[in-house]
Amino acid sequence: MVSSTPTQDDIIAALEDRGCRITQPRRELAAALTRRRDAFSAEDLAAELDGVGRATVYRSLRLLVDAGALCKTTMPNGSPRYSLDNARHHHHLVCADCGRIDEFRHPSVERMLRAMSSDIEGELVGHRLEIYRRCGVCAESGG
Amino acid sequence: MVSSTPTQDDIIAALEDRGCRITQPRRELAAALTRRRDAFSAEDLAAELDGVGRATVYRSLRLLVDAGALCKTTMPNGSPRYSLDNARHHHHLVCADCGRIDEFRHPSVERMLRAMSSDIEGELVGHRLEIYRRCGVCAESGG
DNA sequence: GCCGTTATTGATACAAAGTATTGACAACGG
DNA sequence: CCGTTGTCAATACTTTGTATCAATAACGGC
Repeated sequence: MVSSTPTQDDIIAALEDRGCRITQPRRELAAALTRRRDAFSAEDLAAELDGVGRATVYRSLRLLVDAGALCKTTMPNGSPRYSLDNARHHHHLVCADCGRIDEFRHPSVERMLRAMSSDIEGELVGHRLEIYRRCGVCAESGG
Repeated sequence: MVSSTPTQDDIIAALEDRGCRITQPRRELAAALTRRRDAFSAEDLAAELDGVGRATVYRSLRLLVDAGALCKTTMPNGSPRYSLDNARHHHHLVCADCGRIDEFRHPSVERMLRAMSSDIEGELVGHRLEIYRRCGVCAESGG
């Protein structure tokens, strides 16, 4: 299995691959990340990592998003959440109630992009797609 | 033609429809909006409307987005832009270079959402889709 | 046309999510 | 093990808003 939840070592490796130094704060951050099974805000993470500076947390998160180890997703209200990146090229299912984020891959997305590209002037350089729903748990428990 | 660029009166009407009072600041804001042919940031608009308080500008923008008279779009770097809403249910083509925003409607988008909905657990409650490209002008002028 | 109710305003403070700066420090490469 | 330089923590600042609140002005009724 190529794409499962990354371990601490995977995250460290992603940083090494980019020529980054492996420092104590980054090790702590990688450990904290792999402990998380859910999506989280940068401030949450910063609060959890007591010895690590706030700016360092933000810098590292950006690094890891760029390196493809983390995803940054937007909640319905616009506030950002980070989550581990388990697989190449996917989009996100965001629960509008509990904020749970699931990765999501569907051929219709790529099909759509292909269909559009022929009708769009200029060169496509990227896209952003978030699907908001009520997840199974919230659909059961909620009203 | 049902869907062309809204006039100042259209914007005022959208506010009236929601039971809002038509105040002097809102009139000025509506006038400024119809003068804009491009996407803009809230701070730009607030700076342009000298007599109108910053909070009032933000409040009114939110109102108009809710009323469907304005669209709020996210640039590749995450910063928000507002633009007039010319037509129901569309998505946005954002130029990654100049920030120009065009409305965009393609059957493949709805087709994609339909295709996905059958494969997704829970109830779909919304989505966010931005397509980033280099627009024709930037493709010509740029490197 | 005036008046009272109440939505709205502007000012200001606060909040969330980051970025820039800077002197100190510590990885890593030789 | 030593020097270079990437990284750190702290802090100030920026952007994009929202909350509070006393003062004001729309609009509806008369």
